[in-house]
Amino acid sequence: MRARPQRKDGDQVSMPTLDDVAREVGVHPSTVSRALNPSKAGLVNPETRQAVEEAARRLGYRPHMVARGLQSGRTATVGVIAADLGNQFVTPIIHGVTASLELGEFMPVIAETQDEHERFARILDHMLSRRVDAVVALAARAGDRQILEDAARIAPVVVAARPLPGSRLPQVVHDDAAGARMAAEHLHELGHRRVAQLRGPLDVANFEHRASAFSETCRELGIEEVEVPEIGSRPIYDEGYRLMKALLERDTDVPTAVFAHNDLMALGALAALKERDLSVPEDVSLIGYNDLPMMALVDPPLTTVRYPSREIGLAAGELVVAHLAGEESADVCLQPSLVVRRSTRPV
Amino acid sequence: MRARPQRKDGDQVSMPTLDDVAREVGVHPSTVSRALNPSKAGLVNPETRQAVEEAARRLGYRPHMVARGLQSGRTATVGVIAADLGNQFVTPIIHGVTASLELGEFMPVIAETQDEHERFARILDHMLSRRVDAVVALAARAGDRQILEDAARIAPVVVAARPLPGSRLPQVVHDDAAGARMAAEHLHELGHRRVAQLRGPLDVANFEHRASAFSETCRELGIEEVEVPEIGSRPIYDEGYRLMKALLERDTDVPTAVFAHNDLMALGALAALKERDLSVPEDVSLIGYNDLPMMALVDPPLTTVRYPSREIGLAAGELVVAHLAGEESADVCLQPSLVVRRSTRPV
DNA sequence: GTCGGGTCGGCAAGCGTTTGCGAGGTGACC
DNA sequence: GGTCACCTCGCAAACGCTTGCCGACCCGAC
Repeated sequence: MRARPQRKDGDQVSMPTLDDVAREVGVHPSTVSRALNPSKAGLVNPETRQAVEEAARRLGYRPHMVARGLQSGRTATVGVIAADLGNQFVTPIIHGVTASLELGEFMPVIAETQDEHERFARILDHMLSRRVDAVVALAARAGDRQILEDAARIAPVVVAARPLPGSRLPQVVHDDAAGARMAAEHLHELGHRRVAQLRGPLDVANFEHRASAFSETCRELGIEEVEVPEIGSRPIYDEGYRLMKALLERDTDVPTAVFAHNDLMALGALAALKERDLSVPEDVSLIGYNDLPMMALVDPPLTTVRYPSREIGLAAGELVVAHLAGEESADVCLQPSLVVRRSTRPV
Repeated sequence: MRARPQRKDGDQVSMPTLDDVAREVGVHPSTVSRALNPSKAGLVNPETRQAVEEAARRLGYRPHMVARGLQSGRTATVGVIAADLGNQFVTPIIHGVTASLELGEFMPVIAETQDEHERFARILDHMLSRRVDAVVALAARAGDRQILEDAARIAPVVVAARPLPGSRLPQVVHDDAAGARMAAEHLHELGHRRVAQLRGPLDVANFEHRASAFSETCRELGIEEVEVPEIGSRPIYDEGYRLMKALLERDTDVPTAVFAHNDLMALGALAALKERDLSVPEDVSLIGYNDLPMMALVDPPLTTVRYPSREIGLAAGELVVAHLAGEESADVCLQPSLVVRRSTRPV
């Protein structure tokens, strides 16, 4: 008989097991297991069951999920792979995922790729090692497709937020092309005929879609798109600033409107414009993407395409839960909407 | 011999185990275990070791962390309990925790309490069931103390972000009193002599500390503090709006400056002021707390006390890692700093 | 040739559960 | 009174890994 460790104050105490409860009640551990398992509880005499429950409570018994996981092959955890938790764009998605995972009694296990393929692979490996019941990939880039599909043979993988073109993995995404089109049409309606776009990294499908849909719509509507030679290496403030600055330095003939591939880049661009004493929207109209939490409150309030972050997260979580419950489930594609504020106006 | 499942496309395949690798190489599983474990690899012949490594690679072997966890009692996971992932204040903390946990090869397991004690207790239970190696509590309220201390007898608990007064658990916090004092002194220097504060829920220690330190400093400096009868039930935008509105309706004699217990409340207050055609900072100065990501860009740029969120998260993660590595570690208390922008000005 | 010591690797127990199988007991029914 | 069904519960295997212990074998020293 193992001696229970002394309870010196602050000292760790080991938790009671099924055996402990069994000994307490005077039954076999398997009986305790059954008594405590709602779906098996019918197999045990109500009286013993009650005795077991009481003893369990008295001893402070908690099921050992690790042992259960080993036995059952399920850990009730879901891996969530994000690019960068510091990015305001992903946290509402995580929030959504967490919320709907909770309904299935799952807990998210989170890691960040820093947008590096190496790290992505390592994290995926790690998660499979941990035997997560599924993984939600929020950080997929084109180059990650293979490892994701390999992983999907081991555990269900759902791709969310960033689409993975050419893959048959279940996806929860939104219509980037539609959003970019909205942006272009909005600028067209305001009379802009000479515009530019500040592009994010094109191996992230969202930006690729936005870029081509925006260009195409411009062509259709007869808008001149001034070419920005560089592409943002990451969709962040600094890159927006850099690209805008480059554009301003190169070209004395500034476009009347700029479409930034996301809000952070738009904010960076805004700073670059201000530095040049160009004001938004008087001198140039500026439109972003995502509608991050504070965009209504910045100066000027940013016109932007609303990306339904939380909904994407919720849907991704739901899809996982449904799938794990054995239900059929289909891809999800949500629609963006245009939020017109004060950073755009007629020429 | 168990038949390996067919590989129909899209079908799940079970992962190879130590036994599989052992069979492949023709050695005993324990040898494989040793060969693959860096700290035990010296115990096995370099040749067999190489053979094992190669076979493991070929088969795509991944250690089964659940089994290992059952055996070793460590899961390499750390529970992180937040109040609300939708809150801009917590995500940088989580970001920090995640980053420093990574250095110890831990992964965070995250859940949200929604600031409800019931949920807090349930989540804590759940995490102990999962045998997380430690828990980081970001969501502690006064009423959660007992369950946290109980939990701490089972697994190391570190309290971060929200202090837990009267508890001897390791804490990573910041000096709320100092921050509130800075705010009061700043307003005093600007000549304000009649101010108000918009308080957050006082069973969250941060707000309690801010409230009393602010009042005390006002008294010391001879500033009149106009009483706001109500207290925010949650530290959010809506509550800031509500409190400010109540203040404006009750009192025709508006204070010249307002200290909001956090930025979100400040923003709510700002909206209420605008509604009354009162402008900031011309009519009333406004000061917030936390310095959320976008506060430099809102209109007007918000003067606020900078809360070192990411650093708090980093420190909390480091403390956990150190503790789990058996090192001694002390409480951490970081200092706030005042960020003067344009929402405050001389009377 | 024997023996001591060192190296390598097999054996098996054990971590805490779940679960199929079957033993034992009880009651009903013929 | 015997058979059978049913209820309750114990037994033991299994999940995949780690590790203490011990046996086998080899080498050099005496």
